[in-house]
Amino acid sequence: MTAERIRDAAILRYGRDGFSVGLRAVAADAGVTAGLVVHHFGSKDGLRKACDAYVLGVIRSAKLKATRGGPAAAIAQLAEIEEYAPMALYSLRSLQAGGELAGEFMEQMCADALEYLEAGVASGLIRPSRDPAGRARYLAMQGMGSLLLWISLHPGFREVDDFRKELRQISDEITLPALELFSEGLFVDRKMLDDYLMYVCDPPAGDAKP
Amino acid sequence: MTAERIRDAAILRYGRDGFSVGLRAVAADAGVTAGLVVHHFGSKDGLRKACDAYVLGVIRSAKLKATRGGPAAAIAQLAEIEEYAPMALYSLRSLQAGGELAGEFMEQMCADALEYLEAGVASGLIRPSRDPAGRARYLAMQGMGSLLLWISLHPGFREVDDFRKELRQISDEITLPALELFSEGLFVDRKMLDDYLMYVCDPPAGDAKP
DNA sequence: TCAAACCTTAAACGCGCGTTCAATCCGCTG
DNA sequence: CAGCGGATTGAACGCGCGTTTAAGGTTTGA
Repeated sequence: MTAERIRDAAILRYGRDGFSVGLRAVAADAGVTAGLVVHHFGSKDGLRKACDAYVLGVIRSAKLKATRGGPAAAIAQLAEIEEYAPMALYSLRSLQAGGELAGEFMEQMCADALEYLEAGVASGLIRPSRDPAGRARYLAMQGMGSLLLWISLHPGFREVDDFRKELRQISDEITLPALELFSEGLFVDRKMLDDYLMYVCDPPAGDAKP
Repeated sequence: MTAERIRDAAILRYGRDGFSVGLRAVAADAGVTAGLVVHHFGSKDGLRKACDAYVLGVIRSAKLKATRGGPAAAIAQLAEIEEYAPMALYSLRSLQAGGELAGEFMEQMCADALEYLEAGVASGLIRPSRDPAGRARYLAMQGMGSLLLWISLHPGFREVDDFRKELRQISDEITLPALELFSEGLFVDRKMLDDYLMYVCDPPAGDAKP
């Protein structure tokens, strides 16, 4: 009961201010003292791990689907749901700081992206790739990365509502360039791609396998 | 003389360990005491600002060109030069932490990307965009963002050499997906783009300008 | 009813941080 | 040589951190 209140307060506060906030601030948000937090979670790191585990579980069970617009849209979608918004923010902070959750979270993102892309390929909407997993990973990393960079450059939101506003602004700004790139590509011809494919099949020197 | 040695040591250490390292660690790297650092730079924040200004100046004068592969390649290119590698790392840490340099750095990146893209358009290699600045910004944010995310997920490099290895690995992994996307796009048809263009020209409700 | 098991608090501890300060060293100039 | 000013040191200060500890409440079950 109280432990869950502390955990929720920690998720909210860590999401807003990052993991460098003190235990006492989290404790005050939950209406308790710092000692009690340690009593329930062992240490600050224990609290962090508990938050990680809880958020990961919720996100896993929420089965966030990567819709069109890339993986960034998945976070946006999650943030639209009032209840989940703090966890979306927390996840971003977690990616920013690295650590246990970050890796699993990105793995999940890549897997979801792959799944969605393959569904698109199967239905004839999306072009097949020579390296589907690599492409999914590439798109997931780029999408989440740009989101991460954005919140680094705009650290000014103090409420979860501001976070939603930021996400909508991002969406507005990137939709046209993304649709252009996804629909028409960037290069006029295929020369660079063909040159590269030729290169990797028949490298000019060295380690060709027998 | 000594001040420059402190500044260089700070750039190196901040780049490796992030901005949370103590003044005493930086001072020890430079072979001086913490008091002297404050004497020369006023405060820890003064040291940070001095590093920011110096790195920004160097990067500005180095006129890093965004070659094919996107803005991430610019960092990689910078890191290949032994002398500049610590500053490339420092810039990434700066983006991670936000702040003064981060904003100007990304502005520079976007401007360079725009310049390079327009040159490509002029020479007939790159497709024109309906929103050239938006596209440049989009590509710069995605490229730098994914780099940022990568170093968050792989915080294990302790030497500048490791950083170069990481960059080469990134390059190897993303080259094929990036070339595919840039050459062939992602969608099979243009329906989504056309729908969106139709939508923004003739929105179904509300704020149409006279 | 009594005591064991808990939840919870307030105070204290030790540590490392950024910063301050007096003292010392060193090189220059008159 | 005397003296001055910047460079440099080492010790100290105050602060906030995570953590520990002893004590006080509150529930609970035999």
